[in-house]
Amino acid sequence: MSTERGYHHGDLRAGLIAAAIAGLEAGEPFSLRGVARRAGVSTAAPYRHFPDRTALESAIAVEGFRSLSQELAEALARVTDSDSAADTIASLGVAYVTFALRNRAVFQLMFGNECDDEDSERVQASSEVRGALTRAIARLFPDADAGALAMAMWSMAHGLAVLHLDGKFRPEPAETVAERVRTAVAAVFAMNSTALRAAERTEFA
Amino acid sequence: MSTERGYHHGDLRAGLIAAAIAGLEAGEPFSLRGVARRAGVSTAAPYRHFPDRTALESAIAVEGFRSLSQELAEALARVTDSDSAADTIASLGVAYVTFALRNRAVFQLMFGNECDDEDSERVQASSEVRGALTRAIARLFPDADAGALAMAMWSMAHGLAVLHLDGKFRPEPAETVAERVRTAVAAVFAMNSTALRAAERTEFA
DNA sequence: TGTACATCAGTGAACGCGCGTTCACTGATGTAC
DNA sequence: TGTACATCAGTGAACGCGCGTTCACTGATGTAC
Repeated sequence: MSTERGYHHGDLRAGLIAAAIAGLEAGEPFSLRGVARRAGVSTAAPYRHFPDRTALESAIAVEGFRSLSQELAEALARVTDSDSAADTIASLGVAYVTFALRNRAVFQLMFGNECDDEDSERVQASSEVRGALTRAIARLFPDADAGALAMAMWSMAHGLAVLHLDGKFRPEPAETVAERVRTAVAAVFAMNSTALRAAERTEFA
Repeated sequence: MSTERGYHHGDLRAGLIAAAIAGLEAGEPFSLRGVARRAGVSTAAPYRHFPDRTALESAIAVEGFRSLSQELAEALARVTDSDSAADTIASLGVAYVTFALRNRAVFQLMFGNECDDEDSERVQASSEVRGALTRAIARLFPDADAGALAMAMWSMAHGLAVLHLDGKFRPEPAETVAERVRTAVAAVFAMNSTALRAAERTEFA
């Protein structure tokens, strides 16, 4: 974190994480060699700071979860007393999806990966997001099953994010996507009032 | 689709797709060479049937979308007149998530991949799923914004599926997961009645 | 019915690639005296 | 203040790997006569 150019890098660990994120955002496939290249350092240098490829990956994921938590917290802080529960949920959803779209590759790395059971740091960072969400929901809907509702809302936001990332929802001018998220939340809140008994059935496909 | 053992395979195209799916379900990383190996055929043979690796990938995805459509249709066909709209949505959700868990790798391949814009067959197969879902929703909620509600429900089901696949929701004895999906849907349907004005704010993280 | 031949599905060896990881090394740094 | 030395962050060359793809080929098939 001090001297930059020289035989010793200063803070190569952080430099590698930054380089990795930059590379990912530039659409390059993730590889230790690529990261080292981008950080301007030899192929073997990263091994001074990470035991192997997955360790670097995890470090990036942890960083990602921290940013995500923070952006959700900021969204929640922007909520005012005049906002309804639906507004609050929508704000959280927009923040979540926006984060995913602005940090595509990191987001994909945070989630899309096999279960490394007890990665501690990483697993914990991810369940902090969930915990915070559940707490927020519990305050908004004190009489509801907060756990179940949080799961539902997290899933919805996550699904919106992932389906956008995978191009299942058309191109994405950021503000349009945000509007789309708000519309989806509104539709869910309006759902009960429009429900029907299943009188006629739908043939599928 | 006829003679099996010999210099000529009979229907290698289908054989390759089957081998690829089997390999994926066995947790092997997807590769043309691996697929050829599993199909008991030389490394170059697949090129008689697919111009390149991505073409095989797409063929598998298309198959996947067909199965998914079909399973959703079957779930819908099982709905009876006494089922509420919530029951119907829950059934569809369970079918969706169950499919994802029973076909992990194929599901991941169907979705997790960059936008190959106009893959025609593939893009079409995926939007058929969406279309069918929207039609079903439109019948259940004739007064709602069917497009928005379908997007919301698809996202929720997809999010539940993906978060389970990525281990964000604990291990998964199939029936427990199904129950979890039903609980999530129920929570959403109960949501309005428990909503609060955001009197006090939540601090996050 | 029998034979010649065109077709084209499958072979197997080879190409060049980027990857993760290891190794013996070098040289900058900071501390003990 | 000046020097000797231990430490350890970074080097660069090399390993073995599996991959996607191409190539000239071989041999089974089915059709024309």
